[in-house]
Amino acid sequence: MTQQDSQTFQDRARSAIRAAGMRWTKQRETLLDVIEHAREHLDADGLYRLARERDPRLSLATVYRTLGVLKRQGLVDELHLSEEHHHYEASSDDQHFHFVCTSCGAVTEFSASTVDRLRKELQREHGVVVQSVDLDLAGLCAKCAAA
Amino acid sequence: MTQQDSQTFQDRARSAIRAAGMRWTKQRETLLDVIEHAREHLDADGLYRLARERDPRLSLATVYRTLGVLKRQGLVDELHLSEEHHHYEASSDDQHFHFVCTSCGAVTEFSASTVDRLRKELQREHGVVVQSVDLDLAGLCAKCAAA
DNA sequence: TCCTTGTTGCAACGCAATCGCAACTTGTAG
DNA sequence: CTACAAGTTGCGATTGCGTTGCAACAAGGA
Repeated sequence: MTQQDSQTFQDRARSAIRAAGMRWTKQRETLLDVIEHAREHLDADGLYRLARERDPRLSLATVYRTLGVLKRQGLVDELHLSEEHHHYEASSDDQHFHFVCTSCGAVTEFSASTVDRLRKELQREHGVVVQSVDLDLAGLCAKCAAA
Repeated sequence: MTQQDSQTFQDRARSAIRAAGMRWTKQRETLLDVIEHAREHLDADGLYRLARERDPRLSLATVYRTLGVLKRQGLVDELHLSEEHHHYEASSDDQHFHFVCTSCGAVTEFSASTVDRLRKELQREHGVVVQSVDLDLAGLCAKCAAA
């Protein structure tokens, strides 16, 4: 399952990158793999450190440049979980948004039917064309709220 | 009307600041006034430049320090209209969110009944306590979409 | 294998925001 | 009205995320 998704994600990325006349490099492969298998939403530095475990010469500049490419290709989404810096995740088909617990820091994902409703509402009632929605929540997660 | 609101806003700010054991200074008064009467959402530098027209010695550090205080007191809201830096507005009672046109840069405000619904939904169905909602939209405004 | 051209690593840089500290104000107590 | 303790300011230096110029390098088509 993971193996299968992995194949698919790497393929998707490779195709998109090659289709844009860019090259499929060792570094990009490494970074893609780290992003995909990360079990939390990494920031650039976390990604950098994990990638360096496999390729110690890989530079932080390359991390940022690669993230830029992947963002533009729609392969990763940039999250605003903290004020200080960005986090990233492999983009998926189902829209969702993030909830950060102010007490324990846990990140919960919620599906975004509400956001879709909002988008259509604005489009219909105000004539605007919504291109991107950025919804970030913070508060107490269920566990911390109960304690 | 503007005069009356002005009085109220300044009063509110002064009280809040004094209540926290802080001092009501010339600089804070200037900045509050600029924020209140700004007709667009200023960034720190814009605020700095406008404030300097009245008090040329006022420093950028003071702008940031004051914004920090006002944020903590809930007197101004920090907006994420651009990736590069923050914008600020005097906080108001009615919740609303911002829509930035990617073509002309115009900022439109929409009221946020949807957001309130979402908040309650999450609270009820997932047991989380929502403390802050940050909803930012981008796309084509009605004018640009029609063109 | 060669060659063109995109990519990388490195170090320097850009820029929003923050901080340390001495000089200065505020506001209250006397 | 005055003195004084404590909060605030301006300034310059600094932090930290992210970007960029450039020479060396590597991908991949011919």
